[in-house]
Amino acid sequence: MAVAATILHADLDAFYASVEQLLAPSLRGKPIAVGGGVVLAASYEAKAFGVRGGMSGRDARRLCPQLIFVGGHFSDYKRLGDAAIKVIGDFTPLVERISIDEAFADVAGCTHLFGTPAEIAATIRRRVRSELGLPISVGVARTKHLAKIASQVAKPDGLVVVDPGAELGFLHELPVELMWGVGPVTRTRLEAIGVATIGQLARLSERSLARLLGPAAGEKLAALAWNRDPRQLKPHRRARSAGAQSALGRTPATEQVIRPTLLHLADRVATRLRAKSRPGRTVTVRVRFADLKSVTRAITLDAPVCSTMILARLADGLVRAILAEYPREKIISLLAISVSHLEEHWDLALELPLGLADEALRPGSPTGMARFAADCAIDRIRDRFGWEAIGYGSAALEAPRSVPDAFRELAEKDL
DNA sequence: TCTGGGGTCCTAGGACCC
DNA sequence: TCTGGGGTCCTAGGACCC
Repeated sequence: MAVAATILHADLDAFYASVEQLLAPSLRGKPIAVGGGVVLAASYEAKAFGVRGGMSGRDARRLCPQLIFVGGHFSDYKRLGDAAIKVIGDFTPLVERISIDEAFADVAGCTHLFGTPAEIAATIRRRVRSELGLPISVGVARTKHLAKIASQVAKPDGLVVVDPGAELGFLHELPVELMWGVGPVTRTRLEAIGVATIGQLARLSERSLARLLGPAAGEKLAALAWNRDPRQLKPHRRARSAGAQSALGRTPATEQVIRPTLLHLADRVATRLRAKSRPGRTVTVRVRFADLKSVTRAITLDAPVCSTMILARLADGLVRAILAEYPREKIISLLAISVSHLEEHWDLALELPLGLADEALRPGSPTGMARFAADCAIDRIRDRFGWEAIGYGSAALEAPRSVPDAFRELAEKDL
């Protein structure tokens, strides 16, 4: 018996830009970009000129002189994104949210209540449009991969259902870059051997695919090209890491730059870890030099950390090691901290041997207990009075960030 | 052509243990 | 002592996704 197509992939169209056009009707039908120095999102009218998310504001304006830049109503993005996902949740609890504006759902268990998957998808689109005022595209298929591709094909503001009997016919006509896992590098490699469509990729032998892309990637793409997608829908997946980074333009690799930046990054990361009681054992830093080449260093500890000061100091040590290895690099363009190997749930108040690792780092420093108390006090003050109410010394003096913190938060995964 | 930030997964090599 | 195999963990880098 053929399995029915019950996987939905729903994706809000040009999300941030659509919200801006919703909030300000005068912007509707016009090319707009959210952001300033960097384009965070572009409306479809702007995309028609070649404007893309991530582009510099200057490049975007060159492509589209009449482009309108808008500030960004970040709390509205959050509110409306949550509301759209909630509409999907009205049909099934089996929802896997991928980002602020995108989710998978499996409606196999609720068709007797709400109709066929195609009808459910149409209802979701109608409700998001009427209740929230936003366009959303939906793909329906038997697998996540195909549902995702279907929603991309459906854009803007459309619905595409792929019936089980029509899968390969649909899939094989499409360009390879629509496949999950085919980015610029893989696309270029495939292009070099004359492969442009998923059908052409499917007809390659596994051997030549493996030679081209490596055994694992080759096997994976071959499976997807024949619509064998092993990925299950996972409603509640927990984050595996948490991090923060800061682009610095071109800046000298000096103490005065590095210390406050790392402290700020450690503060952001550690605060999130503490809020969810998920300290982590592995600390990774990344330094990007002026030529955009980047280097990472990691250390895995016996005990997990989530203290701001401990994290900052560990990161500082790793960054120093990198700079010592590359003495000729005087200019850096980015610093990043990430913590992984996160604990599932850690009783911070009970597990204070965290302080032992601390002592080992710098004998004579305040104890882990004192650190813990200080972090908790700061967390509580911020809960009441806001993030800016208090901070760690020079971190507050850091140069203005290129991207607002509110925007960063939208990209954070729930820990 | 080189823009920013938060993530996931994979790979290869080495250390270490049995 | 040498050789081999299997497994786990860690590090560094890379591709990719939103």
